[in-house]
Amino acid sequence: MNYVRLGPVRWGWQGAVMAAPGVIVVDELRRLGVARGALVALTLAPEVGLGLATVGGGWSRPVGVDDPAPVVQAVEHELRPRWVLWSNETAVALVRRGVRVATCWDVAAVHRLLFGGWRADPARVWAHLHGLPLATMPTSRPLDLFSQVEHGDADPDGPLRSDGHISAEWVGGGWAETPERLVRWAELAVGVAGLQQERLAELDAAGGAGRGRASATARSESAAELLCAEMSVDGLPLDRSVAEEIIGDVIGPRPRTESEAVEQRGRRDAEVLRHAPADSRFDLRSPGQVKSLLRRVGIEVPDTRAGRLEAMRDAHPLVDALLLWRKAERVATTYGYGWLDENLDPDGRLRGAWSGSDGAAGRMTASAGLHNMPADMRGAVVAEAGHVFVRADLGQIEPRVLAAVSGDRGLARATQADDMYAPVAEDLGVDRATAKVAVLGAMYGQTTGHGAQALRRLSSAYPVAMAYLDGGDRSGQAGRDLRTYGGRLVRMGGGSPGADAAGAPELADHDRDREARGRAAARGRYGRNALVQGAAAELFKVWAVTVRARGAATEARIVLCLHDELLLHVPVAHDDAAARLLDDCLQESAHRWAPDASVRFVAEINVIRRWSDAKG
DNA sequence: TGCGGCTATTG
DNA sequence: CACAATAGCCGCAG
Repeated sequence: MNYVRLGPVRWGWQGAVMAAPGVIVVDELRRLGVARGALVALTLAPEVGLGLATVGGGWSRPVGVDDPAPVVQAVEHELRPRWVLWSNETAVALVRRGVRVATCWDVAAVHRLLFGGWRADPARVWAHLHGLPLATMPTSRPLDLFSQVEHGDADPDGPLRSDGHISAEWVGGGWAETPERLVRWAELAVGVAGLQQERLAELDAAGGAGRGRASATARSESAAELLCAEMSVDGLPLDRSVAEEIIGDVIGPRPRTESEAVEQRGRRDAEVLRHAPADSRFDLRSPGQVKSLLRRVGIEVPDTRAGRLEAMRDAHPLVDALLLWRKAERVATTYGYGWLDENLDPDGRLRGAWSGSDGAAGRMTASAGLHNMPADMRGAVVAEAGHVFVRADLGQIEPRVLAAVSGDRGLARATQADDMYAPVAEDLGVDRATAKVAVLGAMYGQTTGHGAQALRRLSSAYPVAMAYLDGGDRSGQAGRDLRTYGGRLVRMGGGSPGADAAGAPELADHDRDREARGRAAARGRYGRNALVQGAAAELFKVWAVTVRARGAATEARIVLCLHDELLLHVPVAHDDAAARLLDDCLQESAHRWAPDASVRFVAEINVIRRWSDAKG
């Protein structure tokens, strides 16, 4: 492949083309044949400049710019290419500068799809695509004396070592040192994107269940990274005074000094300890000591989890006090004033880092409590003036996804119902609650308890779906890697839960065997569930990025993604349009994702002022 | 100081 | 108390 370099493009360069650098770059790219959807790699470094590269022939001349944002914006507006980015860090940098692009090719996100795991730095991506040993891959650690002398550089100033790896100096930040290097780094990115596309095409062509969609998944996963960048920058509207009221109700007013904080803590502790023997000194934050404390009042428990203590509420007043204490302690330590100070910005937006996929099945993740905010706190998530939230959540996404990816006709038929557990219950000849537990148990890998016999009925009613799950289970147990419907590699070989961990030497043989079986079973459950959870995440992201694209025109902004739920922040005037948009996009996405159309997906949609107003 | 265990929150 | 995640604190090893 022949890569075009465009640039170097510098900040503050006082040349003749200063007047309209964006126009110059657009003309240049157009001359090179770049049109809508063509790959154009972009690298950015503050204070240094930006590098651009595309696929084709010929060379461009240097262009000078003060600020990269207008250049990218101009190219985006005129040509709308598919921007090749090493990772979503570049997307975040762009969004921070006010530039939102429509599409991209996120090299790191595609790497995670192709090769599994989470780490996707350029050195690793390069090594995988070129079949280079990971053992000799440069680390991101600071250079030591040895790594420099061991491998000579093919080109002393270039990005590649003589052994084919990217040089440690370049991955360690050297790529951003000069405008020339930024361009070279962009060339490398566009080349990597080309290699990734070849791998994806091979997967697409391989056929068979779950192997035909990898290229499409790469594009939706890339767009999801853009969405993540935007959510990270935009934040979630959160009303500070409402939040402080909610916190205050649980732990009292904000302590003004450290000693006040200690005093508050002491009061909370005393409220529990007054039920204990007078001389006792127990640390309630230590599970071991809590167990001892409970023993002192005559309660023996294997662990002190809330569910366990719930059953002991009547045994001693201390239990109730302890459960209350736990609630308050959670607020004080995790979702209290400190959480607000840390994550809620002066503009009333709660900001955390969003990631397009975790390292396992590929669900989105978020920090700052955006994905696990206590239900009580949702009352503080209030739409800003002139805005409302339009919220949608997918109903029963996992069993519906299972029907789609397995191709089970009977289960697909059940998805025609708004509540698919009703027809499933009929098919199995059990009540709805039993049917639901059985289906969830099958997807999570439960083999014991009440669900066990309903499980056998499931196998005869939906043999294709159950065989699909069993296949995932067997692969997991055997340590064989899996691919989801959308083509994501789920690593089962190493690093997954319980993959190795030799049994403790002091255990007897039969205990070790039992542990080994337990670990294998856990891997089986993991593999079984990853197929469903991963495919559900893929569909969800297709939906989310479709809403993102279609909603841009009406200023409908996605402010939260929650596995099966989307929260849009929209101007009041557009609430109906946004509600329609969410459903239209779901139908469109489902059709593109699973063209067979025998599986129905449903969403519950409502327009609300605050998140807690959602029913459900 | 780093890491596994325990606990809680969410889907 | 199945599957996944983030997050805080304790206890222990180094």
